[in-house]
Amino acid sequence: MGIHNLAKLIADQAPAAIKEGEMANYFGRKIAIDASMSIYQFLIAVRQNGENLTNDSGETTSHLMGMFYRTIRMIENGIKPVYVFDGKPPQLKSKELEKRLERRTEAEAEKTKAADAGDGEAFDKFARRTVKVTREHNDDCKRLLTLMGVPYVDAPTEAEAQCAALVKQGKVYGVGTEDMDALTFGADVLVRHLTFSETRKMPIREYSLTKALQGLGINFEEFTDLCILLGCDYCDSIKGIGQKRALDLIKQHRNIETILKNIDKKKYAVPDDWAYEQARQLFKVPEILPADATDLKWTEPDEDGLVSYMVKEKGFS
DNA sequence: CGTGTCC
DNA sequence: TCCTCTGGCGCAAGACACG
DNA sequence: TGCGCCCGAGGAC
Repeated sequence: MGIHNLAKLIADQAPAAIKEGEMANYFGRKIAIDASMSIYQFLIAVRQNGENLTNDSGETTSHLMGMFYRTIRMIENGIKPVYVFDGKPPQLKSKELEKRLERRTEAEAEKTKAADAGDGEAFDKFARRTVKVTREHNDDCKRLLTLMGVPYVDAPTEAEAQCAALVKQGKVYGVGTEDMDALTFGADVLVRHLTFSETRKMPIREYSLTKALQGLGINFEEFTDLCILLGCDYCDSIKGIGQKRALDLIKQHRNIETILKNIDKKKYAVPDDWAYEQARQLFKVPEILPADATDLKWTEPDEDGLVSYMVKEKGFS
């Protein structure tokens, strides 16, 4: 996920792009959030004895618990969240997704083994690795959000791309995410640690794309190529080229084509059939909804409906 | 601040 | 020698209330 | 799984 070491590179090379603050600074602000990513985190973190929380019927409730409290906290602080759900992943990501499926299958086997051996600790560890966000999880959360009066958007493909689009379209102030590729998709404002600032001792960090570009001394096209060199989900990167060399090369040659013409390919092996051009296209013109296709409205919660859903259906108290 | 509980 | 990347390891990934 | 941290192996200078 994300762009390898991009946060570190910005912190080192363009520190002025990062602003630290607290939740109160976001009062009245609209923030786009990757719903599927949040749900994934909740499913991994909200556990008891190695298993997700469930209601009496055995349905998982960890994701509802997490999303409910987190959303309430944001609203209490005057933040207007809009959740963005993942659509179909782009073709270019299929290799990465295959890898993830393989790892899950492997973890599934290890989990069974640990259960048979009565090793609770190992069971817990591998159970977390088998987590997959399902259609049902998403639908549950959409229902919850509707009842809470919080809008959501179904992205055509990548949620982060759609979040960035909402920023570019002026519909929200920024993207609330840990995933730095929101910047690569062109979101001017990215907010990290938005929700866990008060519980943990981690300040909210706001990244400005404009200031990052200024600090790094490159333009947005060059930034896209830089991100590909650093390592993204869509293609391999060149072994031996990390944050420093990547930035130096971009500053010197301005794009990947020129870099390829100038580097010693014996020292830096370029991946076979390197799909950097397609990756670049995905970042540059991702599939997103046009501005008039999303209507973001925050309304009063349906309290009776919430009680009925959460308490009666899902077993909350 | 660590620990247990939520479902 | 210095710099930079790599690869190893350990850890925690939510939110809250309570003592 | 990803991240921060530390260390060693190379090239870079």
